[in-house]
Amino acid sequence: MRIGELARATGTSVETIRYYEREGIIPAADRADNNYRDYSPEHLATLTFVRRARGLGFSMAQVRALLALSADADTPCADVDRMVQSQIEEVDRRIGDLEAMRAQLSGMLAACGGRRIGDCGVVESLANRPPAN
Amino acid sequence: MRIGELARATGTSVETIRYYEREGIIPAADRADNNYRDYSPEHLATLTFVRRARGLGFSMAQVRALLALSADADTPCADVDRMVQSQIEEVDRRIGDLEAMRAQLSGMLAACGGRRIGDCGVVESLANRPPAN
DNA sequence: CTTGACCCTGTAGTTGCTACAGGGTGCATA
DNA sequence: TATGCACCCTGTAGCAACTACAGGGTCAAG
Repeated sequence: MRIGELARATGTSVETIRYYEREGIIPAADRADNNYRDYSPEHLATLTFVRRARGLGFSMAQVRALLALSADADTPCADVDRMVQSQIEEVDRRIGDLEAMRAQLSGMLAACGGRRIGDCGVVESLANRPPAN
Repeated sequence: MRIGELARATGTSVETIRYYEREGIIPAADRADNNYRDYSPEHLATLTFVRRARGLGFSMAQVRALLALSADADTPCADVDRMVQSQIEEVDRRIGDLEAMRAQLSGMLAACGGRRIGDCGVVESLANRPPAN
């Protein structure tokens, strides 16, 4: 299949696919006579894997590691589980950060009591309040 | 005050402060005879504002807008409230995305049933499962 | 024979910093 | 007096993970 088809099949842009190839995260495609890239079902599977892992928040480096682990059926599950577990922790951390931000932002709206910012706490809450902890 | 003091006072790195000045998000400091930057309390207030807004997830462009609004005491509160409200929505969107990721990741761990990935669903769940919706 | 949808390479831009390299300043101590 | 040290300066390059061209080739349909 050609790069455009692969792009549509995986919800990836053509330029991102070429970028992944340059980065070596997916293997280089074969080339047809006209120099167009020609992808196999294995490429499709690899790219699907990459996109899903990226969508779960794994970095490119982590995706590389996951691909390496997944290449060998004898890889102990624990190796992958550890990466998944620490990604869950990272996600939880980010959720916590965002919830703290959300609370601060809601507090700003609550501080708004006037018609003009000169009469109202909304801007002061940014300028003067101690860092949220 | 000198740049290092300002940095400590605001929890910002010296290079970030210089970066903000280059970007025009904080006004350029006066210079002492030795060409060292010399900051006023107004600089401190502005930088505090900037850091807090950045910490709430506002982009540099949004921080610029907030600074412009906050410069005039007659700015209607509603103008700022709108930005805060849409930032809350953005944060909620991100929290939702992260929670979906978290659920997928937990599902991967649950799919793990073997000792080697060849016997266990943890990797297949990345390669074959349809996109999470 | 031209239009249009594809494909190619290569390079530069994005966001918000961070990290040098290579140099100057100014005070305290040996 | 020398020298160390913490601090400051400018300028440029790097990071992640793409995204967006510019400038060109390919190929089937009308």
